[in-house]
Amino acid sequence: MNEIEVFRKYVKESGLRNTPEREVIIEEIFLTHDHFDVDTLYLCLKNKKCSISKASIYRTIPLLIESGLIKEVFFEDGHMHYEHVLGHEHHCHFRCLGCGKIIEFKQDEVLDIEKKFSRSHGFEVTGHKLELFGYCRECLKKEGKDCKVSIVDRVNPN
Amino acid sequence: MNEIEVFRKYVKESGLRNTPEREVIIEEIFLTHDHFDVDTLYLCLKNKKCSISKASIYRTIPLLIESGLIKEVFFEDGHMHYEHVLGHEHHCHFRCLGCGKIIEFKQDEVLDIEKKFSRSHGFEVTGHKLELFGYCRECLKKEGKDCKVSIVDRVNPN
DNA sequence: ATTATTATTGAGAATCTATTGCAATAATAA
DNA sequence: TTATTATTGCAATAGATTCTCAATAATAAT
Ligand SMILES: [Mn+2]
Ligand SMILES: [Mn+2]
Ligand SMILES: [Zn+2]
Ligand SMILES: [Zn+2]
Repeated sequence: MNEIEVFRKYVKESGLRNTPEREVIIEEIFLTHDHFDVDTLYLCLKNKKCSISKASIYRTIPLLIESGLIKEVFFEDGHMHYEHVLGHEHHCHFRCLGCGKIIEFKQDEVLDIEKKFSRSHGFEVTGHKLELFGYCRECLKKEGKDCKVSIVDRVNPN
Repeated sequence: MNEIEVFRKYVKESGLRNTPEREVIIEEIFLTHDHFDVDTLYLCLKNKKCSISKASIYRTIPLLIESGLIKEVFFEDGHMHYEHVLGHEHHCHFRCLGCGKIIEFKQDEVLDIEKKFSRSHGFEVTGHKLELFGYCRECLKKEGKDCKVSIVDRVNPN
């Protein structure tokens, strides 16, 4: 079952309604595996001439979260970002301080840290969030210069 | 040299001016070792009858960051939180999803992760932010009940 | 197919918070 | 004391998100 089918099922089972607007939104979101934010998504659809109101986007996102399709990611730039969950294993992020680029990577050692902390404190650790930051290869070359290319993120980080 | 002296020095050397407002702000911030946010700090001073405008608080924080006294920590509840840097080693955080309590812990294994990622990508990693979350012992006992006690954080997490 | 029910939409208003403009004030230097 | 100008507090602004509400449209019932 792909994302769109999962969503349709969720909508149906929640007594909600499938609408063309919602279809357009999720089709766009799951077209790529990129992170996204509301504004970028909104402008993206606007450019494609299938404009959807921001209100509808804002109202669809909680549904996508509740149906387990996306989750919030925090990039500390003043607004919320989201990423895909279905078919995407948990991962960590590296953020380039030069160009804002986000790189995903997997790292099982964090689980050891979780266990260690859990044992030593008697707490239940249900998850973690790890973000590395520094400078990507391109930015190291340019030594401080701005680069605008974004690898997993179509959001322009300003 | 304590925090206040460091700050006075920084202000002087930057061609800025020491003011009673700034003194009040940093005195309050460094009175405890707690994390803090603007609103809590503002209300705290208001209660103590030494009210400072939020604008001044917002304008003082960058100075404190630039002088190496505090740094930004969380963003997850829509606004920024800060913690002390001077005299505080780098550490990670555990956040209790039940009561919002923040526990600090040190963990050198993260440095290995940094190195590993740095080598495999050819990037320069300058830092990391690791946050574990789950349930503290008290919340595990109470099984879902709310507890309001906060250990290192005077911020009420809502 | 028609009708009834009611969830959804879009536009804009409202809200909430971080930031900024500005005139008055006050810290520092001359 | 006076001049200079950084700082302050208030209010205005900006940006993200939520809400209001009348019009619309998806679904179920007939
Ligand atoms: Mn990601
Ligand atoms: Mn801390
Ligand atoms: Zn870069
Ligand atoms: Zn707890």
